[in-house]
Amino acid sequence: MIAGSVTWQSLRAEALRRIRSRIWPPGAQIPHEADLAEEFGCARATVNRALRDLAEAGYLERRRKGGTRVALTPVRKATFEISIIRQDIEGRGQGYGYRLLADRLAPAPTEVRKALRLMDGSMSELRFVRALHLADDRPFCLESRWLNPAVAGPGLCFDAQSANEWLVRNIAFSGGDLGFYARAADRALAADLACDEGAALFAVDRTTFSDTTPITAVTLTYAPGYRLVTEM
Amino acid sequence: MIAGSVTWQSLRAEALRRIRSRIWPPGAQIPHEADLAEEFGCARATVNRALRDLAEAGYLERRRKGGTRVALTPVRKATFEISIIRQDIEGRGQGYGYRLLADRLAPAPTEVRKALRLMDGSMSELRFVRALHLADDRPFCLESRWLNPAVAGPGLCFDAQSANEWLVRNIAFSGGDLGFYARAADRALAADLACDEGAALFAVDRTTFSDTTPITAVTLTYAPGYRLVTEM
DNA sequence: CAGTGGTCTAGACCACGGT
DNA sequence: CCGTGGTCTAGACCACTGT
Repeated sequence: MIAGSVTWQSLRAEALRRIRSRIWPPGAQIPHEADLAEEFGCARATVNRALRDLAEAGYLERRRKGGTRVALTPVRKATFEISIIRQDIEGRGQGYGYRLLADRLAPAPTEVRKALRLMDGSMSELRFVRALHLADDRPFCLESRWLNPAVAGPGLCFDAQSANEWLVRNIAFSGGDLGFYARAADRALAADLACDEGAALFAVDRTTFSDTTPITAVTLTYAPGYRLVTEM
Repeated sequence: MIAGSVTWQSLRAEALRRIRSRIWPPGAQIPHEADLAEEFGCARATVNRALRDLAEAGYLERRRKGGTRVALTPVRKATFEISIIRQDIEGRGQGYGYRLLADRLAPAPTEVRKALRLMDGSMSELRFVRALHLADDRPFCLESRWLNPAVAGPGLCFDAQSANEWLVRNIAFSGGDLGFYARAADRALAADLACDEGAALFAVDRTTFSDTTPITAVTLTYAPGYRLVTEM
């Protein structure tokens, strides 16, 4: 039971306690919203708010008519933010630098075309941009990007502002895919990132769309020592 | 304006349209909830639901008394799920295998003690577990774990069931830290994961707590080729 | 068909935090 | 102080879905 006024947070906490202490064991149905509202002496909307929140967090599974059940395997979700690389560096208290290495139209590899869902013959060439982000004048991250030229036309110049930053600020994107992996530095990467050939590098592939319009496919490869951190 | 009945989703969509089309430009204040409720002919609670959702997604910043503003840099958030390794492998349609490599009490390195907030003298030794997860009989992921012995005592055996699985199923954890990075395979890792020495490996450090009780610190190192994927 | 969660309303009070 | 978002209520109707 809960003392004093019932807030949705306190109700959430109490429900979570019952889940953790197995008063409501995994897989079991829990009481209906109406019953809980009566038990706690609050409105059903308050119960709904608390249980909806727990469902979003992965603790509960809710279905109309089917009721609410405790998730069998409590799937923990971690979230992290996709920020502008400049902000990432400045947030570490380091000085930001930027250098454009390449910018040209070129036919994109099949993998990239597939990721951007351009497998029909349209848009034979994409804009390719390669740039280096520096932290305190040392290589931090290499940005290797394929852009839809209809989104970022030739009039747009990435000499001073990175494509990363321009896109985040100016293009509304609705979704995309992310992939994290490790890769070994080849000769070109080693030269750009000022590390040994063969060094283990952390990399991210990102594909973004605006509605169904392909925007960009980018690979960010970080200098050795980089860690992507977050909390649960 | 919105035709027909006003749902919080339709209101959210309309607000998002105004943000993307710069009717509400970045940094600008948008109308108060009460005004929007009047404009759309709905209750303030409905407006609140829509705007709260956009704020959680990073499009808006809301403050009591300060009103609601369009975020200057729309921060996109990506989420991914922390699942049981066995389920991860089986989800790929591969056969799961497991082999326990080591299980003993030992003094933990300072880094581990720091991550688990055990910097006072308590708990001089922790339980160390090292195990290999296999996919179709090939090394998939090496689990290297320090456990609070008060949580997983000596009576508990990880011969058949991995610590990873036991913990997820039996210990309620409330939070923790995550770190992703790339590392080069040293001799021991290369032997366990059947890869070349020096290969670039994807790794995750995870620290978990239950309330303020330290539970475990684990490093998962994946065999070459692994990608952690998610959507935005 | 009927039960359960999903949502909307109209109104109220409160907490926070600029002025 | 006082405006703004945060939340709660009591009631209503609706949408989905299992039986």
